[in-house]
Amino acid sequence: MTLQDVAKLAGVAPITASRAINKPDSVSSEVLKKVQAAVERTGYVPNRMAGSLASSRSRMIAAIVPSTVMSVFMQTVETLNNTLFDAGYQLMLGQSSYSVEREEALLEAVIGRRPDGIFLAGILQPGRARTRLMASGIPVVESWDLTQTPIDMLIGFSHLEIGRAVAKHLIDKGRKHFAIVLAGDERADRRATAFQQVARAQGLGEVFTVNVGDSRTLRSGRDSFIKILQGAPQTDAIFCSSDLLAMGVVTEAKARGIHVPKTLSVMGFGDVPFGADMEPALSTVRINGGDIGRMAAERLIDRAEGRKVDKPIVDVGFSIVARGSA
Amino acid sequence: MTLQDVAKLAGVAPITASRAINKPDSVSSEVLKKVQAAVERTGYVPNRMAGSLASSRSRMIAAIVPSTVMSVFMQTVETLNNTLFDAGYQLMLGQSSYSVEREEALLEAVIGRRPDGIFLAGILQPGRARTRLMASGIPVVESWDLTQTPIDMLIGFSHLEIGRAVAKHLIDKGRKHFAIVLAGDERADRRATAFQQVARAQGLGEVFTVNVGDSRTLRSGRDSFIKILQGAPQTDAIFCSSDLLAMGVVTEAKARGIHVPKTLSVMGFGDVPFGADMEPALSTVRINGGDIGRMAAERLIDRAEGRKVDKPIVDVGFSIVARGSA
DNA sequence: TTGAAAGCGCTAACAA
DNA sequence: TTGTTAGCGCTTTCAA
Repeated sequence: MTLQDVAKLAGVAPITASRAINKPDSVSSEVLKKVQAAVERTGYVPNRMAGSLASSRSRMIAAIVPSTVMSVFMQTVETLNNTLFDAGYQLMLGQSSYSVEREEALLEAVIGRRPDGIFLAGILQPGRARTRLMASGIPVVESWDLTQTPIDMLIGFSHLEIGRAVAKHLIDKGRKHFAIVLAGDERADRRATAFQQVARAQGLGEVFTVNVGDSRTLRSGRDSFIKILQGAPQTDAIFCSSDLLAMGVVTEAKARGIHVPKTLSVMGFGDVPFGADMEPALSTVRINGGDIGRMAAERLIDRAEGRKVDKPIVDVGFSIVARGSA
Repeated sequence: MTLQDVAKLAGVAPITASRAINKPDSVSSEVLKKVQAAVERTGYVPNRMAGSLASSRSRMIAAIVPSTVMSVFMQTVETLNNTLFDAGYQLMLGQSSYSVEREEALLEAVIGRRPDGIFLAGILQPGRARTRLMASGIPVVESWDLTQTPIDMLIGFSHLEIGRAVAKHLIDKGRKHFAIVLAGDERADRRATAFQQVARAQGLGEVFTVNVGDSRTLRSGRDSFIKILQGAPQTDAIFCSSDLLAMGVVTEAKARGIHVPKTLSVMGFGDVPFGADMEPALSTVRINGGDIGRMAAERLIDRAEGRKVDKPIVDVGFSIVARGSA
């Protein structure tokens, strides 16, 4: 079933059938009716690949994220996807598994598909993929971070400021002995460093740090707390690089009869949907992932449709969510 | 930059350049070298859309899931995506938000893209979309359920048997007064019904049921437990339609000083990655989502490449994971 | 408002 | 092993 068949059946030229389907306003109501009838009768589904090739607009947007399971980025991806779909776009999803090589391979494959836009969870470091991407001319949104040198558009926030804000929050609560639990992730490192600087500036001791590497699990959170107990038993506040790690710390503390937050404050990052209803409720840093997804989609669509984007760079900020655990 | 340009630069015909790029073995090493040099020099990235149109193979697979945030299906999607990528395929992801209309719209849009295969989280009910999909001839994998009338291929398991197995497990533990907490989902209903039948067959009383509708949150689990306390205070075992709801029940029980599992057994469904490390560890029904994703990818690829699929229908089963909470 | 002609960039089918 | 020709199914451009 092709447009040809439908056109023949409706007794019009293919291009007229195309117009009836895509821009119904540009066609007489008589023709419109005939074409619609023909479409109905044949069960015709337009071949978007052919359309894309002819118009060089694919109506596809690609998104690349490190992980899709229990990942802080999924709220962003979901909102991105929904906003795109409502505007007639489809989402291609790739996952880099926190690997630079895989990200480059993914990007190479994605560029070949000629998407109308690319969403990146994070910022792309200089390298072959970045060069290629810039050369491709495809609109890009980088996200979840800030940089002076974005490829194109950027919807993010400052990890540095988060580190500072969390440190201040804990100091305000009267805490003095800090520890950090983080996964292998450059952004988490920056939050941790900013946190340490504030602590140091306040004349507090060194921050005891546990790095769990790629093991971003609740179990790692529990194990990390045991290490903290051994290496820095006086610790009274812990900043974790994810809510899951924070849940692990809280779980282990409770299992050992250490009261959260009386004896120990715990802060996470990301605000998982159920953090508010845990016992104790999880204090954390909230990022509005949905906002990021929606703003990215809007900008990518605007670009795809030839419109100028007013605010290509946005700092969406964050909020410290003070709940039971800190 | 098109294949033409590369071919001209290498001093060969376009089709020869195409072969050098796609089937390097079918070309002399001399030509191969020249073409590779030209590709390198121009930074040429093949236009897969044009290739797809010409070959009627898109090397795209579409997946449709109800939700992508905190969803039990994401392990399947992640494995599906990785397996596909390693074979040179890309994933298009659509989310139906548990809405039949949206699912139909999604499917219509997806068919227009001419993917080489479609993965469905669940089974597609009869209707326009199902008819269209069958008419399209696109290979389909339905999943996470069993049916006598699959559209095409099927990788699933029996919700009925799960309901029975959970009931037996709780009865074996000496429990007598059951309640169920479920979200609005036809599959959860079937598990619940099977559960009730076993309870009834054992001469136990009616199963007190709380339906949380679309509110699949930890909070709903907590609230549901309060309702159970009011409506059926003698309850000593609760089967929840998701781990998140089960976590809510456990949280509320603990907050009220009710001991899990001594006084109350709680079972979830799905086996979230951190269930094993919670306190108490969550008893649940484990589905190997990764297996489903991998098997689906393999079958879809086989079909796309014209190979016959040996086992188009697979029951991957499930396991009862007896941990601390039951 | 409608249509004719051309072509998007690639690959299938055939021929040399 | 390499090349010629034709065409995938649609939309752009221009003309009527």
